[in-house]
Amino acid sequence: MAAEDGPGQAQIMAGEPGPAGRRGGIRQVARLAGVSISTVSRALNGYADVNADTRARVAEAAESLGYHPSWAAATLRRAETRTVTFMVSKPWTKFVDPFFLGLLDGLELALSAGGYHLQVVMAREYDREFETIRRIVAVGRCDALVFARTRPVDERVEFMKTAGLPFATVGRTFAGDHDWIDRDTESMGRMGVERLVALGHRRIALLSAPLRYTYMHQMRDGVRAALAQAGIAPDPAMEVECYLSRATGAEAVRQLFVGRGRAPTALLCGNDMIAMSAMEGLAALGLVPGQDVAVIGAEDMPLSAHVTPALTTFSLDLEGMGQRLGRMVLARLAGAPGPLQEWVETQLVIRQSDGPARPE
Amino acid sequence: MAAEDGPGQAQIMAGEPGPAGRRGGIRQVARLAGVSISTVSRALNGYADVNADTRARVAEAAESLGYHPSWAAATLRRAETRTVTFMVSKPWTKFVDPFFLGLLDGLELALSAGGYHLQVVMAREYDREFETIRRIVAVGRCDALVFARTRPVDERVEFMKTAGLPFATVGRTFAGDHDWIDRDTESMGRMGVERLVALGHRRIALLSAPLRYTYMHQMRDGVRAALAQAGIAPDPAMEVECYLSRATGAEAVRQLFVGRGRAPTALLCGNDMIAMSAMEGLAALGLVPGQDVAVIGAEDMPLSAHVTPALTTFSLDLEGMGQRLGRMVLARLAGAPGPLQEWVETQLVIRQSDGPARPE
DNA sequence: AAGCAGGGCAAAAACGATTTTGGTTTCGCC
DNA sequence: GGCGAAACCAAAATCGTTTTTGCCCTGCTT
Repeated sequence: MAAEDGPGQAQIMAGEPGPAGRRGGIRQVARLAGVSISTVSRALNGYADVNADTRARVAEAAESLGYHPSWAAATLRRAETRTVTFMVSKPWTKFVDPFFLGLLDGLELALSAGGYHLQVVMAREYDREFETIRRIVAVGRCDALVFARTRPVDERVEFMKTAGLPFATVGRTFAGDHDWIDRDTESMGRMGVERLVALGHRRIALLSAPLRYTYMHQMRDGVRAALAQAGIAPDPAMEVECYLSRATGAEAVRQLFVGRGRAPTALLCGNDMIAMSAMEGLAALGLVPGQDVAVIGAEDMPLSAHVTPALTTFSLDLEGMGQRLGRMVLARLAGAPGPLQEWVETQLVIRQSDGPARPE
Repeated sequence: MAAEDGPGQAQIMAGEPGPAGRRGGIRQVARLAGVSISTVSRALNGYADVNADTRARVAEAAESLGYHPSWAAATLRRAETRTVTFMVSKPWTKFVDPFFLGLLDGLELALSAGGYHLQVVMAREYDREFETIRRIVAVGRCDALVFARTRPVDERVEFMKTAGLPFATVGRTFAGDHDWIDRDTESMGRMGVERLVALGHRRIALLSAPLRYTYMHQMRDGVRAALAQAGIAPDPAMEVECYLSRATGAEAVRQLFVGRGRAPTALLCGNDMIAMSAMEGLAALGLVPGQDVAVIGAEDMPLSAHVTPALTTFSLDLEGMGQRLGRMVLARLAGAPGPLQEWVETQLVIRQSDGPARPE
């Protein structure tokens, strides 16, 4: 049962105890268990044609040697990595977008339940992001790719469609004919406006996030639809696009309130960063957010509940969204037919930053 | 010069155009360039003993085929992954700690300059974090490991010391005899107190972050030293440990201000989250931060400049720190002798949340 | 008693690169 | 003109798995 101790073997044994972890490899396990390496492999991978006794002996040997199969070797042979890559884009690394943290948490949970690893890679620039994709695809370090911040027409998506590597995105494109999961941003826009209208507001401005992202188009569509439904005439001046500068919302506020006839009484913002900045901007003009001007955010950052006034915004079960995303990817890898697509609902969290319109 | 077209070859050619990316492999490149695969490898890896002409032909062939060497195969053969793993711990995924985003940015920059990839893995629980390390080490997916949030006595560090895989940490342990980079937290504590003393404060409370992390010990040491130097008697009641709950700082404020004789006039906080929460807590008690009570934070979150009053805090060149960390890891991988250790300086950013002490 | 099915395992062939080994030119030099 | 060295490249070994192939043996059937 035990391995014989020929001198040749002793030599090999003396070979690599190694630093640790990498000690031995499958061969050592085989020797210790007194079986061939192929049996070790089949035993450890749960194949049926191996005796229960043998399997136990192999498992024990592997355990006692601290054996884990070499990831490179296994990957090379079976031509799959059991790994999914999430690519983080530049704006997320620069600004504190908490968005993806909870998402990754859920994603990791779902993937590891399916026997897959999650790996994150960072792309520093948008251009390099594209090059990063190319490399990921070419070099074969993962079985599927996930990324977010989709644009209406997204070259990354177009490339991936032709690349042959399974992928999914957080957020959709206009075409939308691939695997994605997305917030129902349109209904966020709609619900926001409906809430403000119910509070008596008629002059509602949209402080939108950059329109290069798809979701902002959806949200704007929702806003416009709800405004129309409330019988409020569209006013292009009431839509301001905010970029990712520090004073993003504050600048928009200046633009809307200083030196114009009819300033808005309510602000609907594309994200919480804009909303908080806008509240600062209002305060600087001597206006009290929540009393003089209603403000509604989006995305519910952890700090949003702790500013003054606490921000009314839209919240989302990010971890749940991540899990659904993970299961979607697993389904794709298991060969699901057709594009997989899911919406997740958001809900309005009412706090103190929105209030009724002042009588004029 | 061109490859011949025997029928056997045609068969092979017909083999795998593949989905994309994985089309061909080194063999195709060799055939197209009219050389052997070993020459392709040596040409592409920049070895000297290959003719410039040949090298160009190979490069062109590789380019035109979109060839990238299989990561698994290359790794298997040369027994190094050219990859560094950063492990993100649970608290960072749960709360929005912007800390590591800039850090990762810098780290990636430095590593990629050295030909290494950065990969991030998430550990969901502290326990699983340890198990994650084990697996990373055993399975050999990277050449070095980096993690943060070190504790005074850190079992992860102890394990890595015996594991034989190069590693570095952000933050040190008490022992500190491994590779690390760390903020000079002690001087932060010292500078904070000195600043407050200079503003006339004598009753200075420390709202510390969890003491399970090393850095908080360092900061506390600095605080105590500076207090002693200013001739202020130590008062255990003036040190409150705050945990990562939402109201982290606000609770401490209640504890310090409600129903006690001599409340502090200044708060030095272990991080900005605590500081902002403390300011909320003060406001709830009718106290104006920056006027009635001075507040100083630490870590300079992006939002800290935009709360009211803007938070005085300590800032740090995170990206630079990441780059230094990356270079440190590269040095280790290049076989540097002895432990590598670096301090990074922080600087006090004075904004509006700290003010002079009220005359009593 | 021979044949057959099939469980259990060993041997060997991949996987796709890198590295070692060795062989063939070319060239310079005496 | 012969010899040695250098330059250049091909062939083959190798990394550590997984998977295919096929052998041996047991036990059951006819």
